Amino acid sequence: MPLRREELPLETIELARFMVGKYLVHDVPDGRMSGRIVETEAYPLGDSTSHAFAGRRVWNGSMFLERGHAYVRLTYGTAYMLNMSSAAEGTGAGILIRAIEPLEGIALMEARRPGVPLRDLARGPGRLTVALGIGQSFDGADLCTGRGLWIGEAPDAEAVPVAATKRIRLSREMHLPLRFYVPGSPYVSGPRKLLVIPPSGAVVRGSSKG
DNA sequence: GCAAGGATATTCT
DNA sequence: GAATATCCTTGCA
Repeated sequence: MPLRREELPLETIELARFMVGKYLVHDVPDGRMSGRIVETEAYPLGDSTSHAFAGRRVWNGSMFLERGHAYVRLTYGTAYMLNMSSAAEGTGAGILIRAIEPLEGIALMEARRPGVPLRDLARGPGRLTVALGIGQSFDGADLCTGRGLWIGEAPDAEAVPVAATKRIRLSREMHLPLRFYVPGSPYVSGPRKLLVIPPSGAVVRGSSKG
């Protein structure tokens, strides 16, 4: 069953938590690929690390669509990332879908990522988009239609435990627990256990001059 | 399993 | 020129 837009929480952080445990489905001519969302991150309004922070631009316009639309962008030159807009039309906010547990169409995903073990097929935002065949053309797509790429209700979604930690790979706003995931799931990228956020961020990547 | 570093394209927070 | 919501390989345990 596709999730209706009215079912999506209006608040970005709530929505990021809500989406953990739900299904992500991609129907293609060759069949159906689906998986359970096991890891998300919230990028609420006013977050200085959000792609929407600098205001509405051509490249981030999809983040300003009504909640439930896809925002796809290439980062680091190699990795597409799938986000979903999370607020009202005109408001720039979204959630990043970081990992899924593959359920249906695993052979189709393996065909796109040959030789990769099941556990790593969609463990990470860039890997997820490769496995599901999601590219720039999906930017702006409505995820509430039940056709093509869409999000679906999961019968046991409420039974899935959800934990929160700081987000991954950010150098600012690290203190905010805006990453949500299923604790213990092997399909989660990064830390899978309940973590205590350190008082001061010790992760500093030095820039070496050459 | 974890840490460290290079690759690679786009943008300018 | 510097930064970026990453991935892969290598080395070690």
